Amino acid sequence: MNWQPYKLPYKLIESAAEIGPLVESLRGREVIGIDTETTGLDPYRSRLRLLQIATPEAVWIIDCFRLTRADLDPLRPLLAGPTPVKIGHNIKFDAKFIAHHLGIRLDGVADTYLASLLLSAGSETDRHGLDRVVARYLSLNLDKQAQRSDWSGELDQSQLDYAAADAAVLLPLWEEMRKRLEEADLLVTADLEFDCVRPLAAMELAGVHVDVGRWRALLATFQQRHDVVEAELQAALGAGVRQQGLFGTPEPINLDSPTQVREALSRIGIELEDTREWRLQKQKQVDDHPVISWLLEHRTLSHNLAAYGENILEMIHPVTGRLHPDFRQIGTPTGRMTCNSPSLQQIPHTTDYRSCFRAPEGRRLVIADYSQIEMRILADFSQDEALISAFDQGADLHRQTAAEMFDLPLNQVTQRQREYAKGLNYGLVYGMGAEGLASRLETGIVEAKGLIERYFQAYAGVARWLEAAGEEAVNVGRARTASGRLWIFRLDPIDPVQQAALRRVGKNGPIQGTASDIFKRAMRLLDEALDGLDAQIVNAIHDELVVETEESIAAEVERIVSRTMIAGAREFLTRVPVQVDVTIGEAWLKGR
DNA sequence: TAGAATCGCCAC
DNA sequence: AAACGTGGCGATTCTA
Repeated sequence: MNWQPYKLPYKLIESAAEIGPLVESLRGREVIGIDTETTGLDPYRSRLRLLQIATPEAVWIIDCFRLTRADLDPLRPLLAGPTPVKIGHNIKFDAKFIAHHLGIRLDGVADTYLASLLLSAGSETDRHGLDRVVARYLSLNLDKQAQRSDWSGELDQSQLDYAAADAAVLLPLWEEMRKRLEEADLLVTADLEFDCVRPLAAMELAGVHVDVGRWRALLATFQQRHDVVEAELQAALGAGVRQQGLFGTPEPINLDSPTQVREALSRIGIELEDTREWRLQKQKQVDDHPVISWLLEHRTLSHNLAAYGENILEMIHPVTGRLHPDFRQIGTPTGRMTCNSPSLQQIPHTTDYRSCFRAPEGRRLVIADYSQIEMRILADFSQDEALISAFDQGADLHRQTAAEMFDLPLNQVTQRQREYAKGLNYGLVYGMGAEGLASRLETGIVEAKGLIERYFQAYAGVARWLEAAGEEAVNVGRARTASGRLWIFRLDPIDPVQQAALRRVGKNGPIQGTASDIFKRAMRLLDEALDGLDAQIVNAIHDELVVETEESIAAEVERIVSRTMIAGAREFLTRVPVQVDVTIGEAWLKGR
């Protein structure tokens, strides 16, 4: 069946006088559909052409080329306020154009794209474009062909029909999806997500500032060192190669090719299964051949130059002079966000790189992260008295853990015992086994098993919770976070390998997912608290927020960030104290 | 020859 | 199948 909502009357608004009747028609409504058509994808370089507003009776199409910003003022409270609820599909996109071109921070939204992601509960195969979602939930066929048409000129009938249809379908779609969310107990999570659209749109629009000169200088030193190391390696690895060419110069090997590197190593008597870092590290312990060290250094340098090099500078926006990454709000089944173009979530955590991300003149960065949030979630979930008490004592979790494990007073814990405890604290939330722990701590498998046993004796509640979570993943095939976010595991519980994986994600999923619930709640609370201040979230990395602010209010912003992040966590964690570490600085560096 | 698959490594 | 979860991304190599 073909959906023909353009049979609904649509009204083209081309003058300020027509805004009044529109506002009148929207008065008292609970939900409206919102869509925009733009001349491109970049809010800074493309224009907002149409703003469509759908009610059950009609679609209003505002031609933004014919109206001024001021003409739209009567719509401001409707778009920026909590009601009516604005339904959109990937409405962050529209929100960015509305913010930049109309100066209105769209809020009070519900998003059928995010809703679709939540209902799919981690499916990697489901697609979430409006046409696919309409097909899935309304069994209707929606024509998206006009989407990429030229929206900058005189509009034809088919374009207006398309614009109207896209907006009109949102109301019946939301009506259906809302029911599904309710049935699946996902309404709380959905609201949590919808509340994050405003902070995310603002964050992407703001972008981050990079010190280009500093970045280039860093790359130059890397390049120089890279060339030195490259020459050393060619000399060392070329030794066994048959001399080629007229002057007997050896053919250089491509050091970026794992195959060629492995063959070259073999020629000088080093046989390896592959050339991954961990294997090279292992080989280094057996035979500290200088080639291995060179190779390890070369890897880091060439990776840095390729992944965090000139390519990142090319992404600096010509209009703003800043980096504007794309965040996918629900990027993983656990609810974590992902980030690309560039991914600001994987900039190396070294001073040289991070110091290139600086606040502009007269401004400061406030950098805040949760301290061991996943361990705290585990403590709260498991209600383990010893782990909760470890957090209640404050201080050093790993030392506390070691003291519990080895039944020692805190001041008698050795460095090695602390390392063991740390390995366990980090590893067990991922469902690590004895083998993994053994190689991580460079001990034997028997010792590792003993350590795990001691750990679970000290934290018996944790052991029970993890066991039950793994068991439930196998038996039920799904898990939920504190907000109710659902992850349906698509793994076969019969297959031993997949069952082991199932147990691991069953343990880790709810913990990682609750951390993202908390983080998103904090983003929303912070966004609200910063309203009216010259301060803006500019980066978000799983448990860390970076806020750029005017220098003179940095201390105030620091307090606000700390307070709201703790408040976000408080909504989901009751028994465990939450700690947030905050720094004010000129660059993206932690600690004062 | 373009796109998929693989290797390898960065983040939390 | 590297041990241990979630991703992005670049270079090489494979394949339809």
